Amino acid sequence: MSASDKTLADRTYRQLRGDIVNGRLAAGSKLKLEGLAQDYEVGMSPLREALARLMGDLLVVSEGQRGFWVAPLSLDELDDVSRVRALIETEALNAAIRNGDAAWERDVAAAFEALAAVEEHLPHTSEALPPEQLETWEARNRAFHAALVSAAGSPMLIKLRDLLYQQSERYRRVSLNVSRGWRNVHDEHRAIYDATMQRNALRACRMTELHLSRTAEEVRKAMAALAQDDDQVSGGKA
Amino acid sequence: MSASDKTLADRTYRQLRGDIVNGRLAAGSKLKLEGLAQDYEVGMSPLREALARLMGDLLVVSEGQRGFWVAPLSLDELDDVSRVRALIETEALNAAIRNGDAAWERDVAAAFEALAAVEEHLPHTSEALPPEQLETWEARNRAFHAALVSAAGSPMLIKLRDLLYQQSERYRRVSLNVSRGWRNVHDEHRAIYDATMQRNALRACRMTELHLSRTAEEVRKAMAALAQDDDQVSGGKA
DNA sequence: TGTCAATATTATTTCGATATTTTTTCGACG
DNA sequence: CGTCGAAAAAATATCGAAATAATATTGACA
Repeated sequence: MSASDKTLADRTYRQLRGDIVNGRLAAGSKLKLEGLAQDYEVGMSPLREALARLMGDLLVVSEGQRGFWVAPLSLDELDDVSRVRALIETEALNAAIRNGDAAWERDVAAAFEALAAVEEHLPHTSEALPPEQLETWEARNRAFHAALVSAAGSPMLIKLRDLLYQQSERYRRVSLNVSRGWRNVHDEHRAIYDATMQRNALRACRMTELHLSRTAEEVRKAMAALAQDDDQVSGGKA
Repeated sequence: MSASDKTLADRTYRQLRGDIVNGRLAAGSKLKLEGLAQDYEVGMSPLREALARLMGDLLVVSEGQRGFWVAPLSLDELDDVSRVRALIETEALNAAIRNGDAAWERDVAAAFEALAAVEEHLPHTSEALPPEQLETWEARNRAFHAALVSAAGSPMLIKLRDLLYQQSERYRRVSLNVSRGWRNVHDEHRAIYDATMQRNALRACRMTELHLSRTAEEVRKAMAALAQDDDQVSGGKA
């Protein structure tokens, strides 16, 4: 239980958000209120409050009198999210490199080291990654990217960045379940890190764009493969 | 009643949003649930659902077990919102000028003409503007700026733009209540319009930045004046 | 007089049940 | 056989009251 779970609605919001982002609740699936209320052990009121908040995070969609769905994922939206995220993320990184002080540098360095510790013995082959290690990597990847932009000096930019990061994470998790095996993502992180520490804003942003577009490309392939499979399956049944 | 008010929660959400944006519910004020439920003639459930959604729009803030407040306005946030809005709005306009077709041009032209019809006989002096005419201007200003970016081809960019436009509108409404009298905002709109129609993306974006920064400056002055007054008042009482 | 704790009050949060709407089922009819 | 419509079933949306937490008040004590 998080410290900020003062109310049941708060707790349910966080639980639902996690379950949507990591894919435990499948994209596009119907969210049956009674079922959720039982699963999360809450009543209608906090549940609906949580769902209303998730609409603002673009993780849930609703249609009046017809209920709630997990927001669907699509190739088009992947491209859209990736492009807008690159815009926001580079703007924030640029500002952070301009404004960041020594404390920021320490935070970034610490976050990078923590991430590096996990990434250095990631399987390059297509071994499956144990879930626990995956969660550690997710947490440290998130923390590293958050640390980079934390000195941007713009709460609004950070707010939008967080929203887009979360959207991207949903997509990335899809590809992790399909194409196991990691490209050398650590080199990309190090390139961003080095350029940032050298206060080379232009290069840091370029490396970030490259990192994001490569990730997006990987997800795109995974989703295309999935869509193929789905066609097979539903084609076979029809 | 809007067509999309399928539920009481929807209707309450829209009403509350309007009342916050136009300032009928003062920035920073406590939102007493029982009072609101009476005012809007709804029960707790749809009311809380509406408030939860407004948190996502950054129009309402909450603290667990302590309730809800209208999100405060501040000079710092004004600067932050204005800067990020300029970034998003110019990116979207740039894309729209690249992608927009003939239908888009017609929409933009129509929106501009409608706006021009109101702006051409705005009082340049410091006469107070009748509320009805103000609402007409607000609606057409919103429609014009929305039409400009409507061909950006990026739902996410539009989504973020809408969020930021709404934030800006809150601030702008403050200044309209303080410094009546209009600068020649129509010339700025026309400059954006002309550059857009000539597909001069660079100039259109520059004119947009200028328009936004001038508006922000006006709001800044108005808020500084207000803060001064507030100090006087609370200082006098203490 | 000032501070602290116990109590009273007020406000938020949550539940359980009801009303309303949508979806499904089933049978009649073309 | 398909489709249209009415009845049944299922699900969502809403209310009103109870439970819970925060705030204000009061009075005892230093």
